[in-house]
Amino acid sequence: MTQRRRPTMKDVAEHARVSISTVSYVLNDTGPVAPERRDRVLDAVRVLEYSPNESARSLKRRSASTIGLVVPELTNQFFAMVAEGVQKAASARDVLVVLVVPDATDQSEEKQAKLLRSQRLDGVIYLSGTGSLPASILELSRFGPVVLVDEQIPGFDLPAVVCESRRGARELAKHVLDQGHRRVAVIGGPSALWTAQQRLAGYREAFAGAGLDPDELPVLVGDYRQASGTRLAAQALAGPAGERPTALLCANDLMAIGALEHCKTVGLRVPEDVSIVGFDDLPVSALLTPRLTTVRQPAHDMGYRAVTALFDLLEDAQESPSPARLATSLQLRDSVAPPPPDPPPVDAA
Amino acid sequence: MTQRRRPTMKDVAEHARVSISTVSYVLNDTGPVAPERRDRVLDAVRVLEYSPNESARSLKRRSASTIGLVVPELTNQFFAMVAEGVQKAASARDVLVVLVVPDATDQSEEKQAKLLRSQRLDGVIYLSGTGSLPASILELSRFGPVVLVDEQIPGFDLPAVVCESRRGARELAKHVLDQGHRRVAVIGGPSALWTAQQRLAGYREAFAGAGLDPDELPVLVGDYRQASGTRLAAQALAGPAGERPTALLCANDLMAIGALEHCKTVGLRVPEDVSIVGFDDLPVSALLTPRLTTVRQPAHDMGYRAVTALFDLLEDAQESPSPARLATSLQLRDSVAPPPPDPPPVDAA
DNA sequence: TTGTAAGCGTTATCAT
DNA sequence: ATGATAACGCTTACAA
Repeated sequence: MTQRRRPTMKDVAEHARVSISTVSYVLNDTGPVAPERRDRVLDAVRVLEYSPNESARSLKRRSASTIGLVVPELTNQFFAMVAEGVQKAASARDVLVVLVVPDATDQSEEKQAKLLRSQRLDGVIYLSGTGSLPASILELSRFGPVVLVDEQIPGFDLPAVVCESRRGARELAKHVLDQGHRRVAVIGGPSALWTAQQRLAGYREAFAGAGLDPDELPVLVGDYRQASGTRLAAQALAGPAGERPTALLCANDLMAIGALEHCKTVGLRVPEDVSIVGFDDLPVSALLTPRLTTVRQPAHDMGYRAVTALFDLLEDAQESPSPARLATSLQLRDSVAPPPPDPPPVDAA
Repeated sequence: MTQRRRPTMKDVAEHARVSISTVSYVLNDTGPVAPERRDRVLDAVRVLEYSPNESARSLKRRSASTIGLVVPELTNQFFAMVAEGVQKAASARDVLVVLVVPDATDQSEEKQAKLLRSQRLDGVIYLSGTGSLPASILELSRFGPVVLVDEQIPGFDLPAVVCESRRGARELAKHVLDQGHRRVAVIGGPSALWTAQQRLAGYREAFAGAGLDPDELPVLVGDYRQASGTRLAAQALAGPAGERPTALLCANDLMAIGALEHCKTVGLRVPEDVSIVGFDDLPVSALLTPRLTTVRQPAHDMGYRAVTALFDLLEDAQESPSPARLATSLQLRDSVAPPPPDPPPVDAA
């Protein structure tokens, strides 16, 4: 723990008995250097354990080799997966990732703004969690690229890496309908969110495709959190067996898990009494009982591709971003079964 | 997306008709400035949308207001929670967090080393996942503080924020023994890991406390991953009902989940046939069936406190770090029950 | 092929 | 109370 002063290029130059610029030439492989002197420099670097001061470099180069990653929370595995993808892609390019997790409680919007503005970041990968664009991000987008992941924000034409949510949702709903379900309810996401809209649209397409009227599909609006899944499942499944839905389309896994929880509490069997599907394919979904039928989103890939797109934008500011619509895949698991036969009607008379 | 040149202090100074130093005085609140001119400066800042170039600041101040966070993976919710805590604490101090997720596949050890060395980081929060200290981190610790979270690395006296793993493990094991279990097996973590050692020690203490011989406690060594839990549970539970363990102490939740999976596969009921406990209290553990009995670790707090400790170290390099042993808490849930009575012996004769 | 020197945008010392 | 000015450590013309 003995704190040492870090050597500078000047130290290296002196040790190697060359000029500072020669050192720079060697380190950046710019400009010709005699092999013998190059070795002297490399030696000095090793001996002194020199490594360049990146602050000085950034200052000179006007680029920080750093990108920002803004995610609403890390404990949501979907975001964690995206974050890993981002970090991998960045690391492959020798770029640092600064992690920002905006906190509703403190004055972090202000802080975040300052941080993003301070030109320590060449660009930002942004996941809102809310569907809206804070002023700070908008401002930033005037100075450098901002790439969205798995969302699109109405009114702002920002580059985005998304996946085929709609198609995935349609296939998932089709699967449910194919099993014979007809009384189906949706537990949707916040209507401001692009993903929520896409998934709902997909469900409705499947309905229409099965010759049903999409407008008869009841939709309860949740907030993508587990608790709202529990609450809305309770609401949706309140009626008697012959009337209540036999299948619940939940717009994400977290809400589906909440719905599962409700069913467990009130003694409804899944999938015998009611089928439940999610969306996201969080790692946990395969561990539950029953295992959740869901749609896998290429979260890691989306993160990775977002970084690719960001650098495309950075490198040639005119070029259009790389293709950015990734495939989803249906994960058929045991939370779906054919609907139970309706119980014989009980005459109240 | 119109790219603008960012204003510098010089621009602000000109706009406000003051000198550059006056601007600096105002912005940093260092040195006296006449109220009227101060306003002019603040105005100019607003009009020009000026924000300081942090690279220049870092260069001058010799500190980057940035810390590094090294975690083995983000999809493990324990690490994700720590990361959130770190980010919160850093944000409260206006410090950036650079995320590093070392990747075994590429030459990332080298990259990571370079990155950490480049004095863009004032210090590092390090979670190894392996129990060992890579050369790059060790080197870094000679230039700036490195704080460990939930581990300690033999041979290196690095500051660490840990929790009472041992106590938690003891209480958990005691609970199992209190239920009447006597044939118990441990599915432990990698023996190089401090946490694995602590937890094992805790189990053994509970054994001794119950008047049993700790040396008779069978220990299978896993790697903290789910698959090893499955594999080792299969191994541990191979014998006939009267001989096999009635309880499995798994050194983390992931392995416990794996064990649960094995039981489901072979038709062993939990907890009727075998009780299973974990360690960590991952969010998912409460969702499983049965809900996993486990020990909660204050992951978020550990992350937060690690940052506190880091800055204590940074601010007065002589002072000892802040207290750093956090409490754990037992989470009693339904994966534990009294052991089944032994079946009557079947005579082979 | 090598070195000199002028910045990059700040901060902080020192005159004024 | 204010303003020149010299660093901070690096890159990069330009000169030699």
